[in-house]
Amino acid sequence: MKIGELAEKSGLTAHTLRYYEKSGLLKASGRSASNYRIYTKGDLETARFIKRARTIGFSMDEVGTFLSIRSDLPKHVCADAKALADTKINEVKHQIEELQSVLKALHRLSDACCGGSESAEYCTIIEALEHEDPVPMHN
Amino acid sequence: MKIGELAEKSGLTAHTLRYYEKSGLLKASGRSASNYRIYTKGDLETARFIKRARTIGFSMDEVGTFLSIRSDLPKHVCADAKALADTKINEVKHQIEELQSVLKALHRLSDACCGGSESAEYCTIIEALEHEDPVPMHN
DNA sequence: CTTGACCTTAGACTATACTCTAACCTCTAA
DNA sequence: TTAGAGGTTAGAGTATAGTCTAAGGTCAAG
Repeated sequence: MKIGELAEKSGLTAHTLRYYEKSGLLKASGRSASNYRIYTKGDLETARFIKRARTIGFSMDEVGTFLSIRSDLPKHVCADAKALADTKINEVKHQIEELQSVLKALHRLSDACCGGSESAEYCTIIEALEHEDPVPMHN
Repeated sequence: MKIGELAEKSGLTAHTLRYYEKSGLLKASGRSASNYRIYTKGDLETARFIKRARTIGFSMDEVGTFLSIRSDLPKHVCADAKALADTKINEVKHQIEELQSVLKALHRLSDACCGGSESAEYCTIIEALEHEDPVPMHN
């Protein structure tokens, strides 16, 4: 099939598929006489694999690692794949914690403010940003 | 004071301060005869204000809005500031929810995998990415 | 034979927030 | 006077993941 069909069947765009090729994630199995990319059913499965992994939150780099495991399963062990997932789990947990501390700081900001149509001259939000030490984001 | 001193006192770098000037967040109050940026105590307070707001999670754009409220408080009302905070709260809540759904998907992936030194030929993680529909991210 | 859909490439653009470089100027202390 | 610290600018680079454009080639149908 050509790129348009693969795009439709995978839910990616032709642009993105070309971009993935340039990035080394998914190369077309061949080229037609007129230099069109030709994809196989296996390529479609790979495209869907990539899409699922991206949707779950893996970066393109991480997807690349999955693909290299997938391309030669006997050479790899379960621990290889699980390590990727677990590393990601810790990253995501950390991100959630950061956002929760941001949320707490925002709530402290917002809850103290009347939010009314009073002049902002004594607005507690501005005041807080002026003087308070915010909860750090642990970057 | 010159940019180096402001950098030290605000915790931002001189690079960042120049970048903020270019972005319209914080302009030096004046220039010396030799064209050095000269900052006042008020500028230092503004720099700290910006840093606090950034740390809490506001984008540079949002910080800009806070600064414009701050620069003429009598013209604004508390609702203006609170709206910014509350919009941000909703955004952050949404991001947290997305990450939690990502985390769930990752856990489903990881928990099913033995993680051992068995060949990855029947690895459930690869299997899942091959066939399972992941939890969507609601982008 | 032409129209329109689809394909090709290299390369620019988007967004966010810096971060750094090159080449040059200024100020202070020994 | 000269070294070194610190200042100036425009502009490029970093990271992520696309997204789009221009200018052109290919193919099937009418």
